[in-house]
Amino acid sequence: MKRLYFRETPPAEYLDPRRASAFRRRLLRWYLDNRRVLPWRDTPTPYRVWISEIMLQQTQVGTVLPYYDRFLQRFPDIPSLARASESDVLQRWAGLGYYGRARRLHQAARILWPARQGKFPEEYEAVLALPGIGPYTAGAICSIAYNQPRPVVDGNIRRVLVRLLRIGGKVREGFFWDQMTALLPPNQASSFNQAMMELGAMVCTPHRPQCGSCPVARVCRALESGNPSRVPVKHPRGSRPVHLLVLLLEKEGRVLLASSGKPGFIPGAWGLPCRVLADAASAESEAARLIREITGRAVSPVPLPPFRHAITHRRITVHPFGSTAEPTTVQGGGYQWVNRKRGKDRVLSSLFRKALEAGAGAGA
DNA sequence: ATCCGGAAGC
DNA sequence: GCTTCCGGAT
Repeated sequence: MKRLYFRETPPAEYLDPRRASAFRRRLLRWYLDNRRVLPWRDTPTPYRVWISEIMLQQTQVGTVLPYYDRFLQRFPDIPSLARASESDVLQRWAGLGYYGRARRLHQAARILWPARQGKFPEEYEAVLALPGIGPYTAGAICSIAYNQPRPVVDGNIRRVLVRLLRIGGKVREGFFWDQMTALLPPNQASSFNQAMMELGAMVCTPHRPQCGSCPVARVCRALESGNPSRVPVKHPRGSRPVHLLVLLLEKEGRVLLASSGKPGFIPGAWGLPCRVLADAASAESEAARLIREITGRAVSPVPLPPFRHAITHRRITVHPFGSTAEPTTVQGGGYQWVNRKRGKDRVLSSLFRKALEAGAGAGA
């Protein structure tokens, strides 16, 4: 099998088999003893699980509870949901938010009835194909309602795994799915998946995790070494947008690189001359000022199309500027004229590479 | 005021 | 791969 060549050594991140089975046993024991009583857990029919999972997308259990009961009273099964008008469905959804969920739920019901006599599909691919159902929800329905051995990964589970395995840096999304596949007990997928999510919601919470009462504390790598509430590393998220002025100064087909003066959030030894702006409006005047600082001459900046760039949860709007005339000299050290090809190799930050390309396209 | 989060559409 | 969709918790 070609899969053999995928990894030369077993990846260290996986729990060894003994730890993994201890983890499953303790987690399942805890879940069966401590799980919350929830309406969709009483009689987990596919329809009831489906509605609950759609409502629970981006929404906490406590918020969903009152809506769930009212919704199921009014739409107890797929035919009743399919026969209802969209506005009727939206009325019952009002207040829950993300109204696209309700529309897609309704669309899906209309696909299933009368075509499939209102019977919810059992096959994963068929479930996944329904509107509003992505990989997470399809896995959740198939595992919870049918006990099919399908992994699920949601925000709670990502956090539990990151702490359990003490994942420091970034990992690709597939990593979590691989881990869940490896941990999943084939005959208890329903309980196991719900237990992982329950642990994330009740014990392994984003803030102040209750490690003292965690059933799997003894196998948790984050607890073993340091403070689990520091894992995962928090990144400032909605941090205020940053505007960055970037200069593309050219001379005889070469571009001016700068070795210093970059804002702290841009990696790499070399970049383009740049400056953080207070706001987008000041871009042009700051560009003129910076050109004069570097070249000692008053040369008019030529605005190039701004673009967005995201690094480490910072939203940067880059305002590149060329210039009307080729500068003759540069003042001070830390600058170097480099031809474009070499410049691209030299510049480590993808932000500056993007700016270089933008400049080339615009003929700056 | 900031963090949190699945799916779809681009 | 980035945005948008929303309300609740803190």
